[in-house]
Amino acid sequence: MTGPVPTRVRPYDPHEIEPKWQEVWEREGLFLAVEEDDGRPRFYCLDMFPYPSGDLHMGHAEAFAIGDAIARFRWMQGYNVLHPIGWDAFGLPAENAAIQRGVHPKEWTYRNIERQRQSFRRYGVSFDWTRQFNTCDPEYYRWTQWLFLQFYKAGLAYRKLAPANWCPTDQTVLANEQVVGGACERCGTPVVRKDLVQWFFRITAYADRLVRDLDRLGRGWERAATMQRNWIGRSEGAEVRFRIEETGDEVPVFTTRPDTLWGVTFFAFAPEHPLVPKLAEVGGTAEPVRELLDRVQREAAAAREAGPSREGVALGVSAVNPVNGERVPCFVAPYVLMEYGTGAIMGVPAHDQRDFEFAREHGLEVRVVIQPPDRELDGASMGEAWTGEGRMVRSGPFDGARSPQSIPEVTAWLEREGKGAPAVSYRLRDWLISRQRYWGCPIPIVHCPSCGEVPVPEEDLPVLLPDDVDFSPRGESPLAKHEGFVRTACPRCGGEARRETDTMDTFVDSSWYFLRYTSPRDDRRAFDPEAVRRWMPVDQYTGGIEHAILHLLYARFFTKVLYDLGYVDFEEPFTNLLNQGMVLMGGAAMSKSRGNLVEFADELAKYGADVVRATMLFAGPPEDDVDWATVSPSGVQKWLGRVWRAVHEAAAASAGQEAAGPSGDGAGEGLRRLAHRVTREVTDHFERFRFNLAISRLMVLTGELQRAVDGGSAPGPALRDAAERLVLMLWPIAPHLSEELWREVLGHPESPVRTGWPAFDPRLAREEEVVLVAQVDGRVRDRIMVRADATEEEVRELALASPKVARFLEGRRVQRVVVRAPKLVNVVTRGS
RNA sequence: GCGAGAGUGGCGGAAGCGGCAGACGCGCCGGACUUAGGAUCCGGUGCCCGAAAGGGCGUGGGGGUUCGACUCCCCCCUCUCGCACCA
Repeated sequence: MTGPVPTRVRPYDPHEIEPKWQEVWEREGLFLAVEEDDGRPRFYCLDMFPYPSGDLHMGHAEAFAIGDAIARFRWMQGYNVLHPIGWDAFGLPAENAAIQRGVHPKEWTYRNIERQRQSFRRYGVSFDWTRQFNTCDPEYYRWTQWLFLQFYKAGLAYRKLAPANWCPTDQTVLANEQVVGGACERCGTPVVRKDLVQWFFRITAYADRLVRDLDRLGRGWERAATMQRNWIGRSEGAEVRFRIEETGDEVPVFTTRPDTLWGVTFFAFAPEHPLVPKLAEVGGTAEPVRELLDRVQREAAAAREAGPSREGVALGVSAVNPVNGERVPCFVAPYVLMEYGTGAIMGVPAHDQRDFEFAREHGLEVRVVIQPPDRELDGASMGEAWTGEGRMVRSGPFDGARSPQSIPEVTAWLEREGKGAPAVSYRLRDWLISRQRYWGCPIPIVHCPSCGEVPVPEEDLPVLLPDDVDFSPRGESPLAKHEGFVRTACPRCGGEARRETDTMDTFVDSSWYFLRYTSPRDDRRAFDPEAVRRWMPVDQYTGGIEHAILHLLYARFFTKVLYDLGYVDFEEPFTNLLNQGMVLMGGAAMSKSRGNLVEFADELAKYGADVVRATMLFAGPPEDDVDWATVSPSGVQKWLGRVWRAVHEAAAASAGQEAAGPSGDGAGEGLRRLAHRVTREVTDHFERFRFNLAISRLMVLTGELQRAVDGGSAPGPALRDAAERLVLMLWPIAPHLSEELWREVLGHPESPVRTGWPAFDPRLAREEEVVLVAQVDGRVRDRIMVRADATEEEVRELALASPKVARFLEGRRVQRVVVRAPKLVNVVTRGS
């Protein structure tokens, strides 16, 4: 082809152009969301706000490349976009880092925020900086406290003594959601159980709605919705009351299989069940039961994680089965969990594997009451429990009924007979929000010796977090030792009282921040209902899947509570969700200890913002993980360099001409058609977040533009049209380069966003010619160019006329010809 | 164990619908230009047979539906993620 082109064009240097445009954007106020209705539709584009634990890392580089591409695309499409940023700034890591370095958590946090802020600017993200806030600012957490009080008033915040997950390293309790595989989510230390008085949010009251409304969510929620559904763990069944023969106590159990009630041969309590001490006393088994309890308490979490244990101690009392009056022995068994159901179970060895194992261990009867369709089971010889379907036997009025289809009838019967009732059980526990740590939002409650628990009056908020606190962890809140903080007057009686010293889980802070962005400077309320109505719900939420059952569940819960309290008029905060994958290095998550850490700042210094962004977007679908070791930015870097040259040369070759002018035919017409087709494709890829495909099409357009310039065969208008489209569509991907080429090279005075996303002419975008594939018996034998509007008959004739096809038809009889005009003809010779 | 998702060249990944498998890029091979190239440009690149023309095979494995299967159905294997004694 052509030889080397003398490089008249100055080289592409991101470091020269990027800071320039960042300043221009700021000066022009290009990314400010407009409050007034200016006729444009609104679009709330939200990225999960960062935690300031250092500088931004490669994970942020990916997440915000995606979020910014979406925001900029919507902007160009003419939306009034709200794209805010802030910091999730309270939390344990700040405190731990501060302890290690001897810096105050506040100082450490604000320093990191400033660093991240600078990095975001250097990355050129299109944030509306005027809306920034940090959750550790008193102007923010004042309203977190206010929300707590609303929850409190509504009976949704309460304090109780409960066994809690305690992390011995971090010296604080954790929510269930923060315990991963029995260990602290943050530091990996196995948690232990500790009975403590703690603050909870009554999320279980919303369990049903939180499950139900998962079906109403928009795009991208599928994975997170499934995880939430599992986490909430809704099971339908029945509650059945057993009576303790010796004491007359009524003990309810929850079961999903009331149809197996006739197969009950024992009864078991969780070790922590409140009735256990009394029953052991009555049964004369106090000693062995206490021994078991002590051991369970000691071994706690570790033993439970060790695997299924079928140990247990007989209580020496009997429970009466309400369906048949039979008396069965009672046990205390650690495999029965206090935190699920009622803390007591009916034991049906024949039809529950755990009960089966327990019965074997303790020599209890295995009584079959559901017979499988194909054989006859005998309890004495079974190897495992039968949990499949079958026919009910030895089941009184239900003999012969089909199980599990009979469950609704059995439940109805139980209710009629007054022996039980339909019931729903959830795996979800109430959200434990107390933390015995310093760097968090103080809980606005005062404990008064005479009035008890008293909420701080709203006008006294915020309860300020004092700076001069010894925050080394000692197992109780550091605030407890700050007398100036603790001692206060009771808001009700004025007497001497003490402040609550626990702080709130940071997930409380992040459960409403998206509302605050709509009116971040409002100092009279948490958020302006008008502004919320204008912007909410969030149209597009981007963030990591690791928050599927933490932040995303809590934020949904908060929104529903605020809906019930009349503060918002929608029940779901985030319409569409995009969970981007992780950034790996050599197949593993980056970490300093693993020695595979790639610093964002280094990559930025090496390649510039546009190359890093485009590399992230080109690596694959946003949901997939990106392995930085395998996605070398060099390909993208070369491409942007080619864009630079091609646009420069196209601009020079079309100087003074309009894109709309005549394209001529031949190369000019072909280029113009390609430009329109690529516009159509890229638009579609953007709508579906397929940035990798969008970029691949833009690469093709770049190549063809350069070829047309080199060939000198396309007239100026066609060159200009292709160059302008390319540069406009580049804006969400490599915004700095796009600005430079648009304004400085193509000579437009204003940013590409003012021109907007390019439209395409469907007539030009349509393919004129397509490849007709001619098959014989499903195998490709020839490819023929045909007009895109060729008829079935024409296509058929063309295919049959092909010598290559004819060769394979020799000696065979054509049975049928399948025609899918204009792309495919399949000549079938085999019998069908 | 339960739930969800995924297996395509040496690598990242394409192929809404059943219709040209491997777009685009990396890497690699060859060439051009060069004092030089880890810059740039051009060409090639799934595997096998063949000098070529051409042919055969190919989307984790096995079956099936269909004129036609990466795509739909059944069974199996592997991997990733979430939950994990949930009654």
